[in-house]
Amino acid sequence: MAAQQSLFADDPPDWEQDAAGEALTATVVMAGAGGGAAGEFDYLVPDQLADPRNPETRAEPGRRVLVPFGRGDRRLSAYCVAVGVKPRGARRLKSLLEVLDPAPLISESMLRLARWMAEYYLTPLGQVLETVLPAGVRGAAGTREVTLLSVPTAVAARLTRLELPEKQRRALESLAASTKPLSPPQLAKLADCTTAPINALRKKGLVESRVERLDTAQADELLAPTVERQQPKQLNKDQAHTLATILAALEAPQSQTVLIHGVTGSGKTEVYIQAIERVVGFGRQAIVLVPEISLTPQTVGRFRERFDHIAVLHSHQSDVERHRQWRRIAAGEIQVVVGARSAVFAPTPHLGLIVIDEEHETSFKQDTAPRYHAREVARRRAEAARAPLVLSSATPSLEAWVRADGPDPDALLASMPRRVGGLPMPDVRTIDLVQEAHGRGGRGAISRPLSQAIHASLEDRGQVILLLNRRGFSTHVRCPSCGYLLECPHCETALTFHRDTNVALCHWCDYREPPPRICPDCKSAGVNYHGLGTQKLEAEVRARFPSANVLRMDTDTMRSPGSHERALDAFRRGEVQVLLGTQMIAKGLDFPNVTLVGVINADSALHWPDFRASERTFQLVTQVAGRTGRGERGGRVMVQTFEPGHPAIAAAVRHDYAAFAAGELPEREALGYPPYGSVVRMIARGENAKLVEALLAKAADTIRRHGEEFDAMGPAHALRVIGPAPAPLEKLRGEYRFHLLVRSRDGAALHRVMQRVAAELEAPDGVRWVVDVDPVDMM
DNA sequence: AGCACGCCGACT
DNA sequence: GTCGGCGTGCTC
Repeated sequence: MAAQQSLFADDPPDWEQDAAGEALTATVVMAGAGGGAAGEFDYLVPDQLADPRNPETRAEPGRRVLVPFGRGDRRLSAYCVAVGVKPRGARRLKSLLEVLDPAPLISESMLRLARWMAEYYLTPLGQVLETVLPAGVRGAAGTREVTLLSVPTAVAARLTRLELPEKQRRALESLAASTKPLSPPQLAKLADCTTAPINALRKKGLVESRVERLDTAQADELLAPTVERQQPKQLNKDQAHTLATILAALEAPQSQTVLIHGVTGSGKTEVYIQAIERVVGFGRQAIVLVPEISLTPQTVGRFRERFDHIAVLHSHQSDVERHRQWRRIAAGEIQVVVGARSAVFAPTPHLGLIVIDEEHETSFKQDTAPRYHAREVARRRAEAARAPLVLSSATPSLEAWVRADGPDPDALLASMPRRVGGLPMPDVRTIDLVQEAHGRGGRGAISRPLSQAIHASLEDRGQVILLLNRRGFSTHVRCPSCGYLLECPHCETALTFHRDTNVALCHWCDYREPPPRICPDCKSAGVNYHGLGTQKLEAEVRARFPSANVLRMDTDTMRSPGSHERALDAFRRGEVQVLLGTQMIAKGLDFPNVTLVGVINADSALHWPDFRASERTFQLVTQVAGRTGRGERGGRVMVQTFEPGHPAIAAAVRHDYAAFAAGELPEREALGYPPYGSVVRMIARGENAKLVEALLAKAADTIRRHGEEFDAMGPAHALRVIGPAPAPLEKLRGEYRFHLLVRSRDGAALHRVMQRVAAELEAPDGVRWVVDVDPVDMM
């Protein structure tokens, strides 16, 4: 009663009499970023939204509600995050207007997970919830609101005695005669009239209406392809041991993390599929996270062969499709969810296991707010569900590695150092590009030894994979007389020349212009094309190996849906002899006839301004090397590099992860970088470089000020601010970008400081800033 | 984000 | 004396 009063703002406030009383209160957060209103707000729950007889309109946590907000009482959609009886404070609360969802969309445990994310990633809870809940679910995609009309019994009884205009009478009689409720258009058609007379009837109260949400399609059955069921494979000793480790973790009372470190081709997937079979066997669900790029029909097919009810979630799905999958998962109809990063939020009612395949992949970190890492979110979810988390990689992130193999491990390590079927690891050798340049090696991207190896492989009817991690034809366009470099006007990065479309293209903002015939600066005729991209490599391969079928895979050629599968199918069938491309060919492919892998330039990422540059290089070379030697014909790898002695490259050549880790970890330790410390990055951008830099300078001061108390506690807790400095991508889409890095061995201290700084920092107009907790991208 | 409040200059 | 400029700050 009391609650209803405040629906009408002009009524005399009832709290004066009831000030000491209590009221049913809903705590909400505004949907999305909340337009700056990031905090939690309390509203009274009116009686009609607390009625247990009306479960569809009951306010409860996990449902969205409509609330009046601000001075103008704007109607905003918000997430209810708590309901409870609270003492009336001095402030007079407004009341909820409506409950929008007929049932909670977010469970209590998912809400706790979202709260943790909001806290840890310094993002408003409302924005986190928009990420947890797919857009298709929020908009109830694939369903439609329909108005259903019926005739009240009392009206039907005196139907013949009513005096009505002709059209209205016909419509009313048709509706009364119908066995089921009809929508206005249906009735209009039946009674051969427009909706006007029907509306008149509704107004008079002779026809009653209710609104329902119905599915627009029920195509589930049509979409599930039939596949032949496969039996579990016989495991070898390493695999059996790894499976036993996971099964032991399943029986543990608390969540356990298991790191499967298995070389490429060691049969990791079969192991965790068998673990999932156990989990499914006792009525629980499993979530398998894979990098988006490996969500190919091949990967998905392996799961379809083994499980009856799987759901696949990826970014190319329509809202309707995603919504349908989401509901099937929530209903418990699904055994295994396979998906990219955001599948970590799949609403499985009884989660029994989470697997993260290719755990080291950077795509598990979201690059927009909330900038969460699926590995960390999965860890929290697994802990809450008391379910194991299985991380799988041939090249584990050092973060995961230290947890499993460090001095104080909290994860189990399962090693699979051998390939299945007794296959040997491929022979890897480096080609020193410094020496090649001095010797008589031919010009171009492919050195003489690599060229000979390609010839040999092709002659032997083997297939070849060539990796070059730069798309386009030439990486820069320069005037030979004055040195002028063609740059993007918005990003100040070199434009890449794309020969197939004849444009100079910015890879960061997609700006494009025709390549100049004369130098824009000194007007001399002709410009030179420098640097190597996949298109130029393709041209070179075609020229040197005219008899081979060559296929290029990069984001330019793989744009259309299904092109990825078609390309890989053609390669699998042997129609293509040389597959070349960017890192998308480095990962997960398993083709037994590949007898040679060539890495065109292994050091391309080695000197990036990123403390993980070595790790990235090691991962890329190791992963692409793993694409060969997967059949009985064996395989070899040739790695072109200017730094054959670099520890990351030398370790990759020897397939020696432990050696790489042993070399890299002390450097991280010395500097307090992850996994021995935490890093937070702040990025600011705006059209005015001075203002952008000044904001970060102010941020740096604030960080230092708040950090003093931890600095005083000694080096194990001190904060170190690096920067501000221009970001590696100094100008992007017309905006100047600066960044600063803060690190500390004490992650909690760093987090506390950043929380305060984020709350305090005020940006001038035209400057935007973000905080990236645990960044994986330093550009 | 939006909207009201407030504290200064040009007008009835 | 008041109408309205948009700078500032709050929103349960």
